[in-house]
Amino acid sequence: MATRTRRSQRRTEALSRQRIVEAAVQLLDAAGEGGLTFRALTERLATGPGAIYWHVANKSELLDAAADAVVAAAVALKPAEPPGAPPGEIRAVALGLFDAIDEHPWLATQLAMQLSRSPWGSVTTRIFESIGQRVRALGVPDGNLFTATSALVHYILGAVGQNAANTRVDGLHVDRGEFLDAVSTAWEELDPDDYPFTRAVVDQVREHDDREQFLAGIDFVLTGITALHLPSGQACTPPAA
Amino acid sequence: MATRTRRSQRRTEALSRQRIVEAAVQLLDAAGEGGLTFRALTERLATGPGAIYWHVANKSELLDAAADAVVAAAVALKPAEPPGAPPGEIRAVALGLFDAIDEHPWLATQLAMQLSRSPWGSVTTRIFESIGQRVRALGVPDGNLFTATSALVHYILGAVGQNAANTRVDGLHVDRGEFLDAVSTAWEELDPDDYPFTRAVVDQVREHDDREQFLAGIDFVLTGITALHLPSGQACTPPAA
DNA sequence: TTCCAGCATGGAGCGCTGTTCCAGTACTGG
DNA sequence: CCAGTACTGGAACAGCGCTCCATGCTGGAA
Repeated sequence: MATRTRRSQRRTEALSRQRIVEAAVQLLDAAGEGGLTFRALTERLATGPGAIYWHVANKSELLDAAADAVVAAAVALKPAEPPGAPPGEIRAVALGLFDAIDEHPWLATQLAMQLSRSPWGSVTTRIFESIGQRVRALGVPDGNLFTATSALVHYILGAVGQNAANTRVDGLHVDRGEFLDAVSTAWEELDPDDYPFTRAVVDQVREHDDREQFLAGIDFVLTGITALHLPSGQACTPPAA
Repeated sequence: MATRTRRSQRRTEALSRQRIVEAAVQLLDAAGEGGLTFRALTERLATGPGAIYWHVANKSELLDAAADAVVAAAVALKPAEPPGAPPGEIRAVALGLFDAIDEHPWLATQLAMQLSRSPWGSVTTRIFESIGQRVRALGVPDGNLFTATSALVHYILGAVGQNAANTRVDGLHVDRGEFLDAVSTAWEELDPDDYPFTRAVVDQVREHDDREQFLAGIDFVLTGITALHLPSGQACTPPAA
């Protein structure tokens, strides 16, 4: 459904799926998740709903395409790193996603929703592939590749999903200190009997660095994979069941 | 806003926040995420929108409350296990969530959305606390509790979010074999140049067991935490950067 | 050059949603 | 018994995703 012959010039400037997706991303960036409306889209593209629906099946597909476009750019910006350092590359890919969500806050919710609605959609698969290649380069045996990669991807998606909203609310930048203060304060008012642990670590919330913590989590998973599935790691004892 | 004096009997059966949340959960269970409508809710409760809005601020709060109710039941069903086996308890809590999502498929999307929209809302905090208590019992030093617990929670939320839709689509049960077949087939049609890894592990998709893989991921994180933050684990070398 | 099939467009409008408003009812303290 | 508050539910509103369809535009055949 995409046999497009060359087109010199059309009415104003030929409408295309790509132009629609680009406009969608811009609207999402500008006004947050609620900002993407077919009304707003028609206005921005100076057209009508019918024209858009000719190129895109429905809003869900449009959101998928928007997320896919941003994610594709995020996980692909490897400047041909010298091979041999897969852990570093995995961190780089993950941080690419982390930064993409920082630039496009709506991506967090979108990623999370796509993960649970169509678990093996194009976006997830893209990330899975990018991470998986590096996991294989790590030396993980073939039989464990799927499990190891899945674990990494799950952690990454869970973490980036949360950390996104740490800096923005409804598309507006929020002072990070204020935000963490609010969280800390809320946690300090929790019932000490029900939430002893949360109250105990409340101070660490204010001090922690998102990126550092994100990378620390990746290192946990990588260490686990190394210890449990790499010959050199077999000496380590897994936690007793 | 809840000074409720004793109430003998009202019109039919006093409307209350709890009754509304229960009805919401039932609607979600029965008809999926799209099934929760204020129209449907008013019909089921034989009332009007105004009555519901007196007890609940908006739909978002209602969804939060519904998710919170289900999650609270899921993470709290510890039958006073004998202490001393924190890893097993962590797996139990995580599996509790896993099963809750299997029973209430809408919870996956809801959890994911709440994670990214209000990252430290009541649901997340509840899980964080439940896991955190066990991480502390593991012997992780105080300074690393927040990082370690966050990593675990992020992995768990990422994983359960995805595995939910593995068994159902739009609230209907889907044969697992068929579903995985569809995924495998789709993956086999990917471009070999762009997706060498995904195509290489396509067979493992069909064979893998969700719960096993979920637990394997938890073990990766637990092993990583043990190796990097527990004295006994310091002998292990983390993956080279 | 002329004509036409059909790709592509955009405006009107449908059914549905979350939400608000408010007049009215049930209940309670004085 | 009554005044006042707590609560109810019906009507209505703005906005949403989406469909329908008459119309315009365009590349190829004649």
